[in-house]
Amino acid sequence: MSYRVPRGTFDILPEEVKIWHWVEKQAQEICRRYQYQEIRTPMFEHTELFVRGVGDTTDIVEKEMYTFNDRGNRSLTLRPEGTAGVVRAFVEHKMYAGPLPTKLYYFGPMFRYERPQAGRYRQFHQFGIETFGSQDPAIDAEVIALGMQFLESLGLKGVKVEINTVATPEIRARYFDKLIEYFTPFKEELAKDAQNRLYRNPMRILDSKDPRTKEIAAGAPSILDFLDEECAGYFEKVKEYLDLLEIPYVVNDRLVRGLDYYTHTAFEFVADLSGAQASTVGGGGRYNGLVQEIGGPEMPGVGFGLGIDRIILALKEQKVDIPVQDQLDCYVVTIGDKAKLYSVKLLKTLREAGFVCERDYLDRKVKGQMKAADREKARFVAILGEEELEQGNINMKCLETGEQEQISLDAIVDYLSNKIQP
RNA sequence: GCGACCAUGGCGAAGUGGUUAACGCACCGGAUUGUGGCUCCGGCAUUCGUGGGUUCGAUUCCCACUGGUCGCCCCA
Repeated sequence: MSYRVPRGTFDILPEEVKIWHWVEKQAQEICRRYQYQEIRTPMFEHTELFVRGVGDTTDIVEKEMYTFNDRGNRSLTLRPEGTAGVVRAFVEHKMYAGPLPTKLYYFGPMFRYERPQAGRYRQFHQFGIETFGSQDPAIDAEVIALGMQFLESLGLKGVKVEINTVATPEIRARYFDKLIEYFTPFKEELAKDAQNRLYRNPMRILDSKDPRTKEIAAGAPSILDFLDEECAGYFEKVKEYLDLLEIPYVVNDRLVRGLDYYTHTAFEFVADLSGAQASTVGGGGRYNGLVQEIGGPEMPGVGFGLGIDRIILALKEQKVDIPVQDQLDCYVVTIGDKAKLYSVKLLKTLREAGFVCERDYLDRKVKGQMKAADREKARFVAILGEEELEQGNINMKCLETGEQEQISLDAIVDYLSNKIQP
């Protein structure tokens, strides 16, 4: 075998696609109910958009982007996340001039250059929503509620919301100072990457997995102690709404998101999964400065991104039954050349009438055709031989009961309608 | 970028330094000529990831490479 998919990518084969269709359908339906409208943006954007939007100290920008120059020598990047592109479109098309809040959702592939492992790929898929224009904590809660309802609609069990506030840039700056102050005496004991982060983004040290760093971080000050009245009040309100919505959440003051644009609310959806990495199935938060950063007006926003690949992984691990409809109404079996010829027309008639039907294209004998019909789970087999054809009749056999009756060829649509429509 | 493990037919999976590389599933064909699901029979690897080496001889031993899986970092 000479060609393979590029590392970190995978084909979604027909059987799998059924699951994806179903998941997408749930997303669409939930969004419809919450009045979020789909937006489709390009899979690549100017590199600068992500550098500005996502943040140049983030891992995404520092080491994970698929960046290339096109023939016009423009630097482009395969989108590593969905928000930046949506915000760009929102600004570019001056959607802020329309009715607010603007509520959008997207579904599609994202790209990050990383070593693949369980639940992590170089091309992965996200379903995300973004809403612009509202500072009401109720909409933060709605965003979280939509995500939860989506996950529940899939039948995913044991999903928890972890929530935190990352306050405002000003408060965070003060908090950073305190963190640096706290961590500096331990500097030599911290994990190497934690040391590197100390002055650039000390909050990232908080969720380190290095044992010693963890111990040290356990004693670090909490951002919750630095909140001003407004931030604390906002956070309280969001939690109140979540209580009202009966959404199970835990406050995790160590929760740090990997993107720079968040303000106030930050949250993650965590599934009950064995693979440690992949248990975070999505995350999001509020990003009040982002629209302006991208060149738009001052405009608050909230959203989330959910990892569909991980969700499907979780569905499989939990052995969730996926409702798949792939029934075959009628398989047309023919005997002889004339019948075979006629079957082409018959298939067309049946399909126009709305039935799902199939026939043999491999010159199989009757037995082979019957086997195929059975394998493809046909409900009925229409058996057409030379004699029947001459008399204008056809045999209809129900595979489930084994019963067979001869009817007039002209009556086949009515016959199937009666038997199948339920 | 670092580490661990793995690499046999479409899939799953045994196996041995030496004439024909088990088995299961799937697929194809057959079991009196125009009828499925069960059963039975038959077919289905002439590079056992690639390239080197050790050896009289390697799929089985060694090395490199590639790929996969999982973990670290980080994230969805």
